[in-house]
Amino acid sequence: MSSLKGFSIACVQRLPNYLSYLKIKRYQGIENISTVTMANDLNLTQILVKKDLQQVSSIEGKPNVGFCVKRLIKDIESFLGFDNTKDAVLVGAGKLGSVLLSYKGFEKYGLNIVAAFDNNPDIIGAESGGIKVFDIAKLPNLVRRMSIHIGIITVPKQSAQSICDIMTDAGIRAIWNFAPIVLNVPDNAVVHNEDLAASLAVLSKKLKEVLD
Amino acid sequence: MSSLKGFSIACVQRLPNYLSYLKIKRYQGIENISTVTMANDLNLTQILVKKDLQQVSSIEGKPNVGFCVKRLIKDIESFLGFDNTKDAVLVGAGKLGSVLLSYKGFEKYGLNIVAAFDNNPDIIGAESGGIKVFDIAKLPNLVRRMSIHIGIITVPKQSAQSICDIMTDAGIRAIWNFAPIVLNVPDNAVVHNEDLAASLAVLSKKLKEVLD
DNA sequence: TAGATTGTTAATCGATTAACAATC
DNA sequence: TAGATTGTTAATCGATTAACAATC
Repeated sequence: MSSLKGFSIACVQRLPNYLSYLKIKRYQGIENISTVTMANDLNLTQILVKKDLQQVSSIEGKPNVGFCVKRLIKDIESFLGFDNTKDAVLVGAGKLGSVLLSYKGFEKYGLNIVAAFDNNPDIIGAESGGIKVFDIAKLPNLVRRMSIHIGIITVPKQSAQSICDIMTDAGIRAIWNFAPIVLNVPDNAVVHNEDLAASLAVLSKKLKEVLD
Repeated sequence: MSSLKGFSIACVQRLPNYLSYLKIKRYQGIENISTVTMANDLNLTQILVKKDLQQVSSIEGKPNVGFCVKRLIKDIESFLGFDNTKDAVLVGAGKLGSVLLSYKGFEKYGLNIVAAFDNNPDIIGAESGGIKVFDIAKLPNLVRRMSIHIGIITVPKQSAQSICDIMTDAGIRAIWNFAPIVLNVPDNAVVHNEDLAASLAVLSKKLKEVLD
């Protein structure tokens, strides 16, 4: 839970919400928007939105007018790095892996999955979501040759750490982990967990609260 | 981001990690465990683990010994409500929905998906992961009859809010939302978002940082 | 007894909220 | 000009870390 060079993780997590909201507004032809309006529509407090936008906006908002929608979109995209495409590989082309492979929305976030890997001979050689599945043994070579920095892990938890090791050895620096296990990586790499169990815990606790 | 009746959300999110870790230890025949060992294995600080366990443990840890593994497991499960099974329905039996329907791990977290719904005639009547898919029109009746409190939304974002309304009208109090949109619910209901875009934003930002 | 590990209280750090002056 | 909305500074709140006495 460390901070991100002066930027709060909480803020970074809200930015994609702002982004998709602002894109709708842009589509509707709205040129300027106030933090008050945004906060109302997104169920957030106005002060929080104001603070967040202040952090990422390259120009100041105008009193009595708000922020320029188009400009905000560009600023958020560049702040998050969504404007420059990053190649990624995925390991584990099973059910969950296939969903991610066929999800076309990642390019919006600058993520481009170039290849998938598996160790199951039945899957190797096939295509999933238009992306070819290779033998896991071929990962290091491809990752090095294309200098890929991002790896997505959708394998069972038993093999997650060994896949993680293969990835970091091959030069991958950021891992998006869907396996329910704590991964150890070298200091020059980062892990981000997609943790359904943690989510369910929060949901379960919230439900308990609201049922009282 | 409000707190959960005195318990921090951050702590609640860590608890499932502790839980799966402790289950492995139990399987290995380990009876007691110290917060120091746990912290090392889980890449957390010892003080944080100590504080977390203090909040949920029904009995005190023993100096020089640590906590009783079996007892901790029970305490965490009951704290999170994982020990009493809760029925749920899922709407949107497409790709992502099917993954969730065939995932057998939810029962560990006390979640039991009893039925799925969709509006696509091609899917209605079929089974996915052993769970039958019904016409969405049948949701209110079934939810009321079985007093189901949890709804999972895996539909495209365009229809997410209307599905959400149908759910809350039928008496659902907690929604696990996989659609990338902010849902509005009545005061007596809660939403928890599974937000891939937010995750990707954090990953992207972390990667930027580590590449510098 | 000595060492490890706990529980408790205080300090720090980060994120959110509040207050208010500045300005279009 | 008056009102809306911004930017800035201070206050609060929550989560994490530090320090230390208690105890098995």
